[in-house]
Amino acid sequence: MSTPSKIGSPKKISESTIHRLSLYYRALSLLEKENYDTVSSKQLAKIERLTPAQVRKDLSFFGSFGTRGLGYPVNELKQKIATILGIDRQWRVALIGIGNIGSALVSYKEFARQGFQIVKLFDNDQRKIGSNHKGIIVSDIKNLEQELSEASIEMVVLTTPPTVAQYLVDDIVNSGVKAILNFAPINLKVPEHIYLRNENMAMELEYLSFALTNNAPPRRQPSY
Amino acid sequence: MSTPSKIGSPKKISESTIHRLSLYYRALSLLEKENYDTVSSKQLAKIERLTPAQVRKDLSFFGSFGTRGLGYPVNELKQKIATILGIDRQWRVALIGIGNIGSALVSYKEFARQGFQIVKLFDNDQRKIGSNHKGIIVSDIKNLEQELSEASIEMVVLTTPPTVAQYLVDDIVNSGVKAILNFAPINLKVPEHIYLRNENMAMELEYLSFALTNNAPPRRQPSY
DNA sequence: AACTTTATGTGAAATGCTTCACAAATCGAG
DNA sequence: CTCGATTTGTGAAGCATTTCACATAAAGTT
Ligand SMILES: NC(=O)c1ccc[n+]([C@@H]2O[C@H](COP(=O)([O-])OP(=O)(O)OC[C@H]3O[C@@H](n4cnc5c(N)ncnc54)[C@H](O)[C@@H]3O)[C@@H](O)[C@H]2O)c1
Ligand SMILES: NC(=O)c1ccc[n+]([C@@H]2O[C@H](COP(=O)([O-])OP(=O)(O)OC[C@H]3O[C@@H](n4cnc5c(N)ncnc54)[C@H](O)[C@@H]3O)[C@@H](O)[C@H]2O)c1
Repeated sequence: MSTPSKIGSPKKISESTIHRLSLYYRALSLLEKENYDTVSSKQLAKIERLTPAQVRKDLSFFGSFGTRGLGYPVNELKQKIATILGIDRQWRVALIGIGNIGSALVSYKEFARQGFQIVKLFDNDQRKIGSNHKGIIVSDIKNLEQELSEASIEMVVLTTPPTVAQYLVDDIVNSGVKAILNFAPINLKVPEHIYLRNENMAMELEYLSFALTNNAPPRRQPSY
Repeated sequence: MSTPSKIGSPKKISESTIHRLSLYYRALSLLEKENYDTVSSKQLAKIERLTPAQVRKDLSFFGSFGTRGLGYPVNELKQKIATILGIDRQWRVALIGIGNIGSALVSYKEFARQGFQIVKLFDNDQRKIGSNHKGIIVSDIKNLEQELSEASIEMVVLTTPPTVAQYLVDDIVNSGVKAILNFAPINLKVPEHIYLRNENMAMELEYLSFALTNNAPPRRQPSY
């Protein structure tokens, strides 16, 4: 029992646990749409192909949200997880590099719905600067630092070619941005206090290639 | 010493190790371009922000590729890793759902360069069927199973809306495809012998949101 | 109110992964 | 050819994460 102090207290929570919270959130959104009131760790585990013990343990790091004999209240748990993940608010996001991937991300409405609001676009291509994507005008990369700062951008999504990505990091960091999601296949060097995540699609294809090539053992769910 | 039997023997290799092989491959490609002949585990580790011990341990699962006192031969190690990952050959890939993300992936030349050859496109939108993307004509989803099978497709990239993704799995599986990379935010149910990986961009944004919200502890490199 | 059923929350055990630390091997200098 | 410097390859130790298993609690039933 004994409720851990506060939601989001700075305990040592593993990356996998956070990723699974995203999965629980997604599953709960689904259950909510289907008008479920409560859900057991067993059901929740089944939807995302995990184990009930895993679900309970993950949630227990943040508090005690269920009712013994009954399960978890769908709507309430969803809200609690939103609070833990910090997606119960809007984040101001800028996108840098409005090419193939960048354009796809701007058009994706689900991000805004989950609290990630793309409010600034940047490129260095004269043909793109000034153009309108979903109501946002593409800014010149020359003014990156100042415009990020003026727009109070908190997160940046980087979808430029890898060759220029590192070069842009200084301006991004100086502007006060604290988190970067990087799509360029390169290991960016950023100061200690900046959160960086990489999205590497080639890596997943290569994993499949490895599995097929080596008859990788009885498939388990990806480890999150 | 004692060289482990064969490259790609069915040992118990962790997911993280495979992901790191992708990173080593990328680093070695870079070093090769810069005309390095050999590289130490220390240098390699530095490029991808890992530890030398980790690099050596990972490689040791597959054989013994280095020279004590010297390091690893760049070109040779790169080739060995390509063989381990199965990217020393061409994979025949089909892409299903030629929307925002799908179009971006078709245009991406690096995939082909790494052995992933997109040779078939599918959609159910009459305006898209028959249209030409980078030299490939979009096929009607109605003929999915047959065309996948006739084209000897080995992997499928799924970029349709989540609502239809599960519905397409049967045809994909029946066609003989053995691996699926899924971009739809849904947990697909596939038979035991099919390899499935999910690409979930929202998850990474949510991780950043969590980190910012909770002042997550001294950032470590994502765990692979 | 007692009894049965169900399902949470959590220490402890089991498993898995990373780091340590050092013997073994190679290189280059003298 | 020997010695000192370097760096691999790898058991074993150290951590981290997952799973187990059960006491605990709530709800429904008789
Ligand atoms: N397209 C894909 O499917 C795919 C897949 C995996 C990884 N990636 C990676 O994602 C990134 C983007 O890929 P893409 O296909 O969208 O490329 P792209 O060339 O279509 O887009 C890159 C954009 O960045 C802009 N740009 C270039 N230099 C810039 C600078 N200094 N400042 C601001 N903007 C600049 C370009 O004008 C262009 O609009 C690349 O790093 C690529 O390796 C792409
Ligand atoms: N766009 C993004 O940035 C983004 C980000 C994260 C996740 N996703 C996910 O990726 C997937 C694709 O996103 P998108 O933005 O490209 O969507 P989109 O609507 O632009 O593209 C979907 C494509 O699938 C096609 N399609 C629909 N039903 C089909 C069917 N039965 N058979 C074949 N094709 C069919 C549509 O005609 C369309 O071309 C979605 O599941 C989305 O949730 C997208």
